[in-house]
Amino acid sequence: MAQEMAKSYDPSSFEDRIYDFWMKGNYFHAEADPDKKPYTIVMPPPNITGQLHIGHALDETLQDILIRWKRMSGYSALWLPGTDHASIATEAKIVEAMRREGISKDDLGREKFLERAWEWKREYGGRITRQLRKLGVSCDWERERFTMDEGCSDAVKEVFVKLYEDGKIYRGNRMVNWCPHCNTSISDAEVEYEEQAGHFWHILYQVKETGEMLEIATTRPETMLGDTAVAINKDDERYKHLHGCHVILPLLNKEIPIVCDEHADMEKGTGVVKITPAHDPNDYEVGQRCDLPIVRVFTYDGYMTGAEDVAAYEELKAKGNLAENEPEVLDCGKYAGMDTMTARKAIVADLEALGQLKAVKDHTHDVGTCYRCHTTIEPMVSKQWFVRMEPLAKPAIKAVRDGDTRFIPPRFDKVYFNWMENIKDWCISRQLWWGHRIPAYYCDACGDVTVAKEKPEKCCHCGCTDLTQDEDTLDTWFSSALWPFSTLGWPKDTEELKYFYPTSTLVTGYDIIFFWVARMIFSALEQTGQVPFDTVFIHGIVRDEQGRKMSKSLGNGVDPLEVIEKYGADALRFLLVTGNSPGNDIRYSEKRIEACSGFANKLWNAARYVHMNIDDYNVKNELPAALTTEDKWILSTLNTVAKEVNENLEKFELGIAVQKVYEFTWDCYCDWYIELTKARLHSEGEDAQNARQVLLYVLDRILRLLHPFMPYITEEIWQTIPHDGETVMLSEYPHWHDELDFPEAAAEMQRIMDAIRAIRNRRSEMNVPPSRKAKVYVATKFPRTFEDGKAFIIKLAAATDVAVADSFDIEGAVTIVTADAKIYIPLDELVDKEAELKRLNKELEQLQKRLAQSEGKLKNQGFVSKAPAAVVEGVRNQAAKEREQIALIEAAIAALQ
RNA sequence: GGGAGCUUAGCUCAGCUGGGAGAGCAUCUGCCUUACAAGCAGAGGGUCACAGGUUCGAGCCCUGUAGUUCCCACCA
Repeated sequence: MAQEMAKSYDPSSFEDRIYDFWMKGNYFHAEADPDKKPYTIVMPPPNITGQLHIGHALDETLQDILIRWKRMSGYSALWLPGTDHASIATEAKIVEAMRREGISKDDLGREKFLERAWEWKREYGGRITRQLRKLGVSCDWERERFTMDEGCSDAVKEVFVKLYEDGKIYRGNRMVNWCPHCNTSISDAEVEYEEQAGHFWHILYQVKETGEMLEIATTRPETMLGDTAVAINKDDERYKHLHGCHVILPLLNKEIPIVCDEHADMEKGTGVVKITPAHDPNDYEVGQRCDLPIVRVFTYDGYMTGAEDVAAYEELKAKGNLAENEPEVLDCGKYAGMDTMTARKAIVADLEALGQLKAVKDHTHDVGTCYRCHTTIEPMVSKQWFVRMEPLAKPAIKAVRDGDTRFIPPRFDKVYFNWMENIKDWCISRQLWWGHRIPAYYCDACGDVTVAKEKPEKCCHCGCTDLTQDEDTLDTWFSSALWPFSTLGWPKDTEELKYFYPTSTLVTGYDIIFFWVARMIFSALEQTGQVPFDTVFIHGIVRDEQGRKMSKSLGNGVDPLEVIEKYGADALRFLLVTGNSPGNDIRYSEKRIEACSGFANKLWNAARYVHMNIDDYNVKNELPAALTTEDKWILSTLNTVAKEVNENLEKFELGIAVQKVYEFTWDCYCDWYIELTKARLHSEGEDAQNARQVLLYVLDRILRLLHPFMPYITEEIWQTIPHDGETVMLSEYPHWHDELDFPEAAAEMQRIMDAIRAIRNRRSEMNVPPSRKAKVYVATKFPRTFEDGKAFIIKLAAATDVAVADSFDIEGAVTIVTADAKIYIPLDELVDKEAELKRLNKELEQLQKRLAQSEGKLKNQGFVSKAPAAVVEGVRNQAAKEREQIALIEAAIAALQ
């Protein structure tokens, strides 16, 4: 059982071994246990393409702390891990690898491509979870899931079909964000805006009826070929005469109408706006309102359309397969086949040659880019599947408003409401192969769609048996939105679902509220009728030493695996929670991680010290019958700390909780209790044995308290000390015990400690080395306390002996006044009378100041009558103490003069 | 344009429901005291961004100002 502890703290020598030990013991596994309360966290599934970065480390550490704490507190604590297929990211990776081999998706075909993707997943999909283990995460690996595994895929199909049958999913031509690089539509949430330097090109459009020139500014001249109108505001006096007129579209010499629309803002520019319904979201709206044709001039991979594209459109038209809002296609003639940037230059040059380019002005603006590849987004009208958001958003807003799910910290509910209340329909189809293929089947004969979980025998409209499945896959977030219940077996009514759902806490970063949290909430409410989790615990992001976001391009990323290698996972975990409050960003710094590892080292050495004292004495890990004052003090303090730590954890104040354990361990246990007991330990008999027991008992409780935060070192040490049970992670988490509450003893000890501190302080000020010891006289109203504490004063305050009495009449001594004692140290030759007088006067002055403050309060009628009685009483006591101390110091001054 | 956060010691940050400002690091002093020099014992250092207000009492609550960061929306 008890094994030797290595001479120094070397996390790399035991962390992996401990993790294996936990895995072998199956301690992470949770079952539906009717005798326990459930506590559930589903892990935000990292992408299978991912590499562990510091952000994961933070997210996982917070979850592991909560789950370990709850597990030790008697819950059946399930932490369910898994990974996300990450459609765009993964597909991009595979396509890129194929490109290096000189093959394209089309060369391979869908089936072969998917084989390759699964192969890739088998090879690399486990990398991130292997890396996670290094952090010490105690998740139930037996229940690990993948968003594209059978169960999750079934849930996806179930939800899609249900929403479709409910009319909450529809398909149609709408304006979507198109990424020409990924070659797929993406949702609004997936667009990131970046500021870019651009230009305003002022183009002249001639009015057909009057011949006058209208000046129109645009940031995207290449879209002008797709203009189907220009808009003015109906109230704009400048253009009232043009109502019902037309302009001639330059270059194409095509006649398009002048329309009136609210979108045209009189205050902006010339008040005239070109309308390109196919390639601008606002213009699309105008087009819908004014019934304008939609003319597409870009291909989906980012080139100007040409004769082929028109032919394809004509073919569709001939078949009668044109859907509502299907954009017409323009043959861009000389510009056909150019990429949009080349076309822009050519068009601008041609306009200039025509004399219809009036001006070019610099202009910076925000441009939408793809959140994956950062290619500029092309707004396009295209046929996609959408989730109708309004009916889903309403209950999701209500659930948070009613507190069924709460955000920690609460300010994030505003972010959530703001998004939910302004939400637009969610484009869920992606022109990708890696992902959940949309369970919609088109009839080859009638063209109608049948939506079903499995491929239907025949078309539900005409009965034809030739059906083709939709080529598109679903947005990755469609499946992750179901994660809290799909992973527990939904749509089957499993035991796990009944017991562990709704889950308890969701831990994630604020950057992912829209993508994921919001969608989980409305999906869960829609499908399960319950919120998916009780609490959303939001954290910030980890920044570098200068407060910058860590990024590949800056090269300022910190690799958590390297940090673990160097300092240990415990130090990293400790760093990530210490001194941080919910929702705030964290700065990583080398200095701080060193301090964290220093704490681990401190604990390690304290444990070694305990071993030195217990190993040969057959010490039981339980409290002795007889306790001394210092024992009671440390136990009482421990008890309070345990209580507060639980309260803090309950409120998700992890940083405060760990701070308290830190202070208790270092300041109370190591710096005081160990020192206080040293003398006893050198004595013989029962007293020494009792001290050993308390020393061991408190160490054991420290290990438990600290375990959720620093699981490895606490387990490693715990295994070497006498203990019950197999692992510290299944021991009981310390909490408040009435029988460990010793307020009087704690107060007594405090008096002694105050005296010791005051003596040390004085000696230090006077530069008296510890080697120079002196007798100490303590005049006090608590003689028994100080009699009992003599040994401590001798040992810890460099005293040769201690005399205790009501009062002493001593001249030429250093005088120290504490709240409960007046202490004399005759250091004759060291006492500089003048210096001592100066010091005493300074102290007197400070005390008088404080007393004046206290008395001021007590004289204040408002305070006395309105402040709580306890507060007033506190001030009264304070004032009395201050008066006493002043009297003592005045006496000391008088004695010196 | 809308919203949110931040501003506390030289640096990085805590500060729970309002009741005498804290930590780590850094600086300075003294110590190898039988776990730990990655240590021990001490010290110095703060108009809690600024201005008002509420209150017996404000770092904390309210209003405004400035600086800073972020999110959302818009941008012809």
